[in-house]
Parts: sequence; C-alpha cells; structure tokens
Amino acid sequence: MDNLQININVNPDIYLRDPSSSELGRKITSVSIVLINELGFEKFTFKKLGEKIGSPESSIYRYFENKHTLLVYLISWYWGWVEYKLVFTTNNINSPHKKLATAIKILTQPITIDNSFSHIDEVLLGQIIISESTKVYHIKDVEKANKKGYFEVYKSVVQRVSDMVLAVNSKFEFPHMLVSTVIEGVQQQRYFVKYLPKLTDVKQDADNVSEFYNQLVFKVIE
Amino acid sequence: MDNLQININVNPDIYLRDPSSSELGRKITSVSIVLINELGFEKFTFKKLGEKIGSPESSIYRYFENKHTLLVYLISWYWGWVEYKLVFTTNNINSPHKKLATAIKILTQPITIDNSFSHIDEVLLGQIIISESTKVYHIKDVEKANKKGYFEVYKSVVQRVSDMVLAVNSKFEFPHMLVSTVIEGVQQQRYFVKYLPKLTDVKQDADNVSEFYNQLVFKVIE
DNA sequence: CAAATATGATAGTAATACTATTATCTTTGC
DNA sequence: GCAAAGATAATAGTATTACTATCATATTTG
Repeated sequence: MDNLQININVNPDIYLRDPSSSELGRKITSVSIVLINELGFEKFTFKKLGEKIGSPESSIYRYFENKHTLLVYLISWYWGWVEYKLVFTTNNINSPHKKLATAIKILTQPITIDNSFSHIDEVLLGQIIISESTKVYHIKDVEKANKKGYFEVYKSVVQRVSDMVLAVNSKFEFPHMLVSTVIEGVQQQRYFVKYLPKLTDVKQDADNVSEFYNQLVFKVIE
Repeated sequence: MDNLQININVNPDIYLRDPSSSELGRKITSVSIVLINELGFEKFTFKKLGEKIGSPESSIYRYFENKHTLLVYLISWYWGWVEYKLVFTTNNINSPHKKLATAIKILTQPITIDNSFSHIDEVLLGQIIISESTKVYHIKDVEKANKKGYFEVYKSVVQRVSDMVLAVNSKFEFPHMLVSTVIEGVQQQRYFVKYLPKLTDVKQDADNVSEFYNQLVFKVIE
C-alpha cells in the first residue's frame, strides 16, 4: 500500500466536475476535510472554504451542487478507500475464518497514515466519518440520494463482508444487519469514547472497540 | 400504563420555559413532532412551526433557545418515557435473565400507542428518534451540551440496562458498549429497513430487528 | 492560434436564525 | 374586584446562509 498512487473511483453523479482532475478540485477536497473538522459540518460553508483556499464560492459550486454532496463525496471516497484495503488485504487468505477476522480488523482499527493519496488526509477524513457520516443519509431525500447511487460503495463494503460472514456460517440469517451494526457501531463508539464516555467502556490505552466488535461478530455467528 | 396521567421529567436546563406547563408550550411540542416528521429536521424552522400553530416565532423562542434544543427536549422526553416503561415493566422480575430479556424487548420493539400523555404522539416521536436522534449529539458543542446534562436520561437508560447485563454475567467487560450498540443499532436498522434495505436483512412481516438484537445480546454475554 | 473551457470578481436574492420593541391579553395575589 | 405581574401577539430588523447570475480574464487543447 506504500506509494502505489492508485485512484479511488467515486460515482460521477456525486459531483458536477471531478475534483480529483484539477488543482482547484483537489484543494476543495483536501481543505474541506480540514475545515469540516475544524468547524463541524453545520458551521462549514462554501464561503469559508473559498476564503481559506483563495477562491470565490461560485467556483466551488462548479464542483459540487452544495456542501451536502461534498460530504457525500468525501464519505464515498473514504469507503472506496476502505474497500480497496479490504480487497487487497483479504484477497489471498483462504481460511474463511481468518478472512473475516482480517476484514473486521480493517473495519474496526483506528485509521493510520496512508501516503498513496497525497491530497487526502485519511486520518482527518476518518474523524469526519466518526463525527459527521450519519448526516449523509439522515436527510429527507434519502430515497432520491439512494437512487442516484450516492451510497453504493458503502453498500458494496457491507455486501463483501456479509459474504465473508456467510462463508464462515452459511446458515446465519442476518449477515447484513450484523455487518452494518458493526460498521456503524465502531464509529459510534469511537465518538462516545471521545465525547460521551459513559455510553461506552474505556479502558486505559487498550483498543477495546476493535476487540469488542471482533468478539461480537464471532460469538453471534457461531 | 393506561391513562395514569404521569409526567415525564425533562431536565429544565434544556428549555427556557417549561413547554408542558402551558397551552402554547404543549402546542409547540406536539405540533413540532408532526412538522419535523413532515419536513425533516433541516427544513423544519420555528417560523413554519409558528405559522402552523398560529403564533409568531418570537413566542416559540421564549420556550426554546433554538430548534436544536427543541429536538434535545423531544428526544429527552422520549428516553424519559422509555426509562419509565423500562423500570415499570422490569421492576417485579426476579430472574436476571428474564429481566434483561424484557428490557431488550422494550428497547427493540416497535413503538405502540400510549394514551398516558395526551399531547405527545409517541409513535410519531419514535419516527423522529429513528430519523433524527443522532443529530442531537453529533454537533461541534457536544461537550458543552453534555455538561449541561442534555443526555442524562439517555445515559441513565444505558446504565440501567448495563446493570442488568452485569446481573446476568458479572464478568462481562463491555456492558455499556453492548447496550449502546444495541440501542443505536435498533434505530439504525429500522431506518435502513425503510430507506436503505441493502444494509439490512428484511424478511416479510417478521420483526427481525428485535429478534436479531435479542439473540445478539445473549450470545455476546454468555 | 483560435475556440473552448475554467476560474475570478462581483453582485444579488430569498430564506434562515435569530433579537428587539411595544401593545394587548390573561393570571394571580391581596 | 382590581392592580401588578407575567405571557403572548404583532411587527420590524439584522447578519448569515445558500445559493444564482453575469462578465471579464486566464488557461488549456485541438
């Protein structure tokens, strides 16, 4: 995964102009990651982003319809990146049990630096996933957004891991429910550890979250 | 639970004037539940609410600082109501296993009509919990909101059920993580069933969600 | 090197999220 | 029964947000 310079494909219906194809576009995505972290998504505006990158907001509107689709783009990029790691890492594992365990690890462990994509800070983007990702589908127009394919990559990740669950136990009835519970749960718990510790169980330094969900998956399907 | 006319206590720091204490206040909460469902929280405004109840927005601002704290109120009321049902129903159960199973049922089963609180439509409020509740703590000022006690009732519910988990298995290490995963997971999955079915496993008419989380809890802690 | 395309600079608009003021209406306390 | 206190209505006003529009100037590309 070091310095291969691959590209993550994002559904073109999400953007008006491909932000990875120009200097300004790359600035929009990379600086928005910083700014959304700084301000939170609600306080984040295209005007503030424009000021920070030295471009008028009207130029940003040529890339994204609005700040919401920019968030859809970032989150879609993230899951494309996770999917890439997932496929890459589990590809050559034969044992279904080991394969699933590796997948769960990738989904639950804290994000570390990845130098393959110079303009995206994956660690910061991981923070956005933790803090803001549910906002992307908790909207009045979910159905429209879903039809446009905004959540395809995410669904694809859930599908892949669900298949791995079935490879371990083909009779398990709720693979998608289990996997989406785990994926959403991890983000949730990392948020709770940081801001609402009474809703979780934090033990000094140990990565309980990853451990908990790993145990949970195998206990539930066996 | 039929027609006892009890009151759910909501932390007074959440509101400026107690909405349950006046006609206008009760109209604000009951009509906001309808309107938030209709418009989604983002499109919901005090102006629109004012038009619907025939009062100026300035009057609504005397009850709540902003629409966000109104949502905090509604969600806090909901968890107060759930806590009441939880305590009431599990109180006289001796077997720890049965007690926990009953609690999980209350947390996971679909909401049904409750006539004890005339001005609150619990079923509609349950829809708000499913669609909008994560927005209440996914904000830049979580820590401030948390210090003000906005999430105390919710934490109290998690604590109560965590204690029931420990009563079944005192050595289980992650009771809070398990319980908050279940509570959040249920809402999540009900949302997915409705809008993003590929992320879950829907089987005709059966209440899989409740069944799934019930199984999950006991498999994980045993 | 002309034509197409992208960006910058600037302006404008309706809606949102409030705050402020004053008049009226309704309680409640004596 | 009435004055004082408190709540609500009516109205106005403001900064910010979330855009859209226009035109000039760069930059790319065929």
